[in-house]
Amino acid sequence: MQMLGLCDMLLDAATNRPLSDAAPAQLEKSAAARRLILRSREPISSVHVICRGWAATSEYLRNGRRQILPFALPGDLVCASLFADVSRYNVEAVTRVNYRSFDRAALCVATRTRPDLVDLITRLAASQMERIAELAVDLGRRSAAQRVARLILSLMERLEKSGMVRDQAFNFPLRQTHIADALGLTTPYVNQVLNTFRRKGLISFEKRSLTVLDAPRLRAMID
Amino acid sequence: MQMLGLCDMLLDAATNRPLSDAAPAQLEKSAAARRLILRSREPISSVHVICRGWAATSEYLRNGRRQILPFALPGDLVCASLFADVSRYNVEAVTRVNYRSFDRAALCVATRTRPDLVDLITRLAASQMERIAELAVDLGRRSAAQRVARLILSLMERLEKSGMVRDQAFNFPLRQTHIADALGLTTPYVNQVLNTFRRKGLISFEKRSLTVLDAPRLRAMID
DNA sequence: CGTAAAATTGAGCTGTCTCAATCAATGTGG
DNA sequence: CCACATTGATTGAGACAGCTCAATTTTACG
Repeated sequence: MQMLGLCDMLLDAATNRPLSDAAPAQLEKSAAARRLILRSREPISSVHVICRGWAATSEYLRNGRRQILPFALPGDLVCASLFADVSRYNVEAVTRVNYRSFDRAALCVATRTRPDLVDLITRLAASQMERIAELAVDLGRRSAAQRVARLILSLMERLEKSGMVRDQAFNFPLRQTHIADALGLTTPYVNQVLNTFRRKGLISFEKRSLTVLDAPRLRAMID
Repeated sequence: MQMLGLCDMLLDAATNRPLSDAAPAQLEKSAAARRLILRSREPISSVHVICRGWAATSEYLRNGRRQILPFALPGDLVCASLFADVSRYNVEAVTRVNYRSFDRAALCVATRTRPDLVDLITRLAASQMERIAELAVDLGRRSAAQRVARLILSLMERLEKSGMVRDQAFNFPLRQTHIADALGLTTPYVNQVLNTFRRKGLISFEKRSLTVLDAPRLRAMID
């Protein structure tokens, strides 16, 4: 009973469906913007799924620099919590974030009776891995402008899948610091790149809402 | 029977144990240096495990640039073959490589009766993911010298685990091109960094064998 | 032993960073 | 609901890490 409930909830959460009646609302936790959802070195006992808002998984280096790994959007697993027993990363809320936590041991058990759950977790893990690998390629071999273009386009694609894009526009809560730290750049330079994009009529940006004005040309910049 | 055999073989392969009698030698495939083990866009039906030699998973961009993801050493799964149905990467042999392929469908089935197999695969997937994430951090936020230092040290650590390091020395088949493409650099610059390391007495290098002369100082360079 | 692959070197250049100062926006407490 | 406090955006001048493009030498190998 309980396992099935948990399993369905994970399915709901990961497919970004609203809470089913079976899943009482109080199970959803919340974190204000900039709060940590998961701390580096913290032991992990459950897997988190983002329901609302954006989160950033990141590592801080001793010299104070930060690298952000792919952002977690609604419907995403928090990858830092997927396999490791102790988190190697911080996961911090970019906006206010609602999320649900699923006990890992219970998930493991549920796995035995629900093959679809295994599929789901496998698929989610696979797309996590793919996104991190793509990030590595970007960081290693693409210019600043290409990285920014790719970030914008990939966020748009991901949001489109859950119907969060209208008329090429979507809510874009990232600060330039987030962009810089996600793409291995500095804020002043990100600023410069974004302004170039605006000047060229590729994107526009107002009130935390980003519009992609010319997706084809933006895509053409990559490679 | 067959499943158990397959499962044991994967366990053997991934723990870098020699072939057990149960696993006939002819199951081990081989690829000469520079040959592709897996081609980008190729459909994947089996998971490959490296038994001998080094392999590089990489993506080629349209502009001819290449990014290498973490190298696969003996005992490693080829990560490109782990979850995706179609490969997004090339996997090419750096040296002559011996490897074994395990049918994914069969593995899935074997999974039901062998919980240790699930553990193994999970653990292997987790360490793949961790390595790619570390690479992303290196590429985004560390200097060329730091990246090279980290590559050397992390390869050494990985090889130590399977007893392939003696007196701080190990076989190092990578060309400077591999290092450059793995670390988002160019060959001339890699050359310069390596020479600096030699001049400083941090490493030495002869006949494809690399010796870490001063691990503490090399480690101290990082962060 | 000849040929292809890899390493080395150097001069000049450029993408991106640093540092610092200023300005705008956003949130908060009274 | 305003004034301050904090956080984020913008700008500019100068610096440098790492790149480009050859040319040359060395090494590996059939």
